[in-house]
Amino acid sequence: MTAGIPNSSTSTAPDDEDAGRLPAYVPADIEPRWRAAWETANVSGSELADGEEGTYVLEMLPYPSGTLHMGHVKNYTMGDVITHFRRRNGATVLHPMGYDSFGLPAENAAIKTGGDPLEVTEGNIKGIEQEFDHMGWSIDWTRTLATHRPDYYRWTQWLFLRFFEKGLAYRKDAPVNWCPKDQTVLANEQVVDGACERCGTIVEKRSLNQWYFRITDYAQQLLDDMDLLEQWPERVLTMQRNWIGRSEGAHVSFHQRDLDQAIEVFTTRPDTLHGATFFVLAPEHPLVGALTRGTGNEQVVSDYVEAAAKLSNIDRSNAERDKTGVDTGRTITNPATGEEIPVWVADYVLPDYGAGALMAVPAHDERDFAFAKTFGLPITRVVASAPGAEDELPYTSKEGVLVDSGDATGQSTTDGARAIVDRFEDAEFTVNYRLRDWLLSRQRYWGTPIPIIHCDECGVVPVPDDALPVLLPQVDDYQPKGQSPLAAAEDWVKVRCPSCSSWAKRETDTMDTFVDSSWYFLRYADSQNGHAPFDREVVDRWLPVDQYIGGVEHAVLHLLYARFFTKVLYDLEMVGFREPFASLFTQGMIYKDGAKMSKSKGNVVPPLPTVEQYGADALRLYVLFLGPPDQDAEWQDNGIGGTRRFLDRLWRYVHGVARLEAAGDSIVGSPSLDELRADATAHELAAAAHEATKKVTADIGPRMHFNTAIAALMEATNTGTKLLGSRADDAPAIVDVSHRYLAQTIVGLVQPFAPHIASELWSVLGGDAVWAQPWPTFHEAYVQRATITLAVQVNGKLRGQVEVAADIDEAGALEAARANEHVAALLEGTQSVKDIYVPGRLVNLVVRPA
RNA sequence: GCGGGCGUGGCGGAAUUGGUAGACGCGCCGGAUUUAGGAUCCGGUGGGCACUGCUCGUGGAGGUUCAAGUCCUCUCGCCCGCACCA
Repeated sequence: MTAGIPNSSTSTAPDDEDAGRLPAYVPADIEPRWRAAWETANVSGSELADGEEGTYVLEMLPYPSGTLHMGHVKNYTMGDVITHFRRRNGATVLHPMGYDSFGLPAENAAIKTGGDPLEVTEGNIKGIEQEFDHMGWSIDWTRTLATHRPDYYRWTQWLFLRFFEKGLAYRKDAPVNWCPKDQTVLANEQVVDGACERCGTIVEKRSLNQWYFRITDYAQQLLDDMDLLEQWPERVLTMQRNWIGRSEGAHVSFHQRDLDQAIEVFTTRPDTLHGATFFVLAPEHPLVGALTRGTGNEQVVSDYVEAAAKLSNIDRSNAERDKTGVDTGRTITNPATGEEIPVWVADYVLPDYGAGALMAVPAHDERDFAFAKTFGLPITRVVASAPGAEDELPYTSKEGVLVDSGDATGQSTTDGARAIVDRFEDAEFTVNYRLRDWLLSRQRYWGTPIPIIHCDECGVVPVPDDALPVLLPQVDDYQPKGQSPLAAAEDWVKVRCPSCSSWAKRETDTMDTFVDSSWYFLRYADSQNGHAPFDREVVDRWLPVDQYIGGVEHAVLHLLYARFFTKVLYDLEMVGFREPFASLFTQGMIYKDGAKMSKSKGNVVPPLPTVEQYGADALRLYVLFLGPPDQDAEWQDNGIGGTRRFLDRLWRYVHGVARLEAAGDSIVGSPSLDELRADATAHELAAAAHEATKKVTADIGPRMHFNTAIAALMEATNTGTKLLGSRADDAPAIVDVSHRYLAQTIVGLVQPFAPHIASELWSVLGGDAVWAQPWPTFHEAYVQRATITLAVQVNGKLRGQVEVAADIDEAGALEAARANEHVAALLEGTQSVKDIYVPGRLVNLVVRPA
């Protein structure tokens, strides 16, 4: 025995020691013992040899609110299986874990209990560490991080300053999403169905001066580099593509006489310019006031603008709603026709898409059509499916020819668009994106302080690198009140300007927590670095992440932000790769009683009590056995009993095998094929071992179908148990050797899923350190039997089975099939049409009545 | 409306390439053990029937093929994402 590996006999209760009785499987006895052994053996260490490229397996880090739930258990167990599997196939694997520990839940919990967010967070982390400990996941804890600790957020601030220097972090006045409950602004990505992603409150619009990341600069790269993401689920790529919302079209400037000013619109249909019969501004458009002045419509328009501002996002974006709007009393010149067309203000025009204004072509756009009908505005057809066709309006198809469109008349819509854009100086083709810049500032306490100083003389001044971290100050009141609680820390706010040394004020907003989690995967690779967030050389050896696993709910949040950060860091030459996650797996959720597990529904199954009752190994197996890992699954209380019974059966089988004297008392090599061919039972056992190896290897590796891998292990255990039960007292030695071989193969294969029991049973079989054993290899020769069973079909229907020699030829197989009594009877009085022979599988005799 | 995905026993799900549909587990039924219950172990378990066998059967309707859960056409239902995006 090597140091640190406990003796398995300690699990044997005294009254089990008499001969003939097996020690009982008591997970609580063996599991802590083996976890201690792994720690001593440094199983989870991840040190690279000189010149070695590492393998990086990563799961999305938890938010430390309360305890872990079954979704985490599934997520981290999947990552753990892959970690062990790759490790045993020779890779050095980085498998780290940390805490995404800034954010609203801890802060709100602290406000509720009158506590301190820091204490609440650190307390939660302590509790979760307990849970991590009990699950036996192989995690390199020497690399752990928590985003709320200064040794981490110092570098979040440092990275912010690099973005600031590049003009990628900036401040602007803009309409923003405001959550009235959490009293803070939100990013577009954090508004779901018009409501705050965190608390579900309907968000309001406010015009505020806020900090943004210029993610829109990277819109096209974020789309283009999806080519590198072959190992990502199509669903996630589609969601990101929709979110970025690229559309090709043209900018066209319309001239307004009274203001003598051009107003720009974006259109995807420049070919329909001649059909623009009116013009619409968003209520928030900056020219609304100036344009209306002196028309007599001032009051009506300003009332409308005010009403629009009060509408919730949900009401505003409801397409079913009747169109509303008001006439400004002004006109604008259609550059194609030279006609003066009326300018309206309407809330179906969104302020933050395109130019916040549009040319309305009611004949060929449903929304413009509805608006024209409501307000009696003219409708002019400029596209027809064929020359002269009187299509029903609105005719919105892009297929067709232009009519009544000046020189472009008769051209296809595509050619016409080009001709029209070419003709007018004030029109040019352009690409527009739906993606907006990422609003990163928050008016809340529990977040990374933005390292900026506001000076009356110098303006916005970055905190110098050597003054980082800007520590989060202590405050007495965390209550959100529309401005950051940090503003109350007057001593902290008041600071000398780094540039001119006069008194200045610190920025009091904090960063969105998604900033923290946009680079954590880089820090793990170089977590102890004290002079930089990470070293490029080190990071390039581990990243991109080989396998990332997490929930699909982050498709347009974390996963988009992390891609953006990586691209910026690539451009800053801080990393040598453009995509952070080479392969992404999105796991399904675990439901119970048809609903998501939640405290309010009372259907939560907490991990720790389940471990106490069934053992960590049974729970690990069960969450993966539930179904394909990318699908949602229903937790069934009885189900985990099934995986526990499997472990009990495996335990009995391995202990039974360990007592077979003829099998020896240590790990054996593969029995020779010659020996196996002499004994059918021995051959069955060795074949079962190899079949399981083939299935489990393929299921963990390329397919990630852990449920069927576990099923294969159950099957192999059932085969072994059955053959051990029917073993004759005078069985030849090769049978016992084969039992030992099957037992050690199953234990070796089950190790990534159930590492505790595997460690124990491996030592019962006389081996050391199952976690360090090479992964079993599959050999086809072992599963090939002397005889095989062929299915016999007559006219495609199964009519019998025949046992034939494995190396039989087609003629022999057909003969054997016809010789089958039942088949022969069916063939009587028929004439052969065709014989089909699929080697190793079946014979199909196609006949017709004679 | 646009995009992505899914429909197989009482339930969760299997079936890498078209080749014996229902692996594995839950549940259920029977047996052993037990004073009993529970637990455990062993066996059975898609439906129907004139039950050594036949027949129906992968949401539905067609088609291709010797052979279809798998390929093609149409269709029904469910889930998820985006959506007044010009």
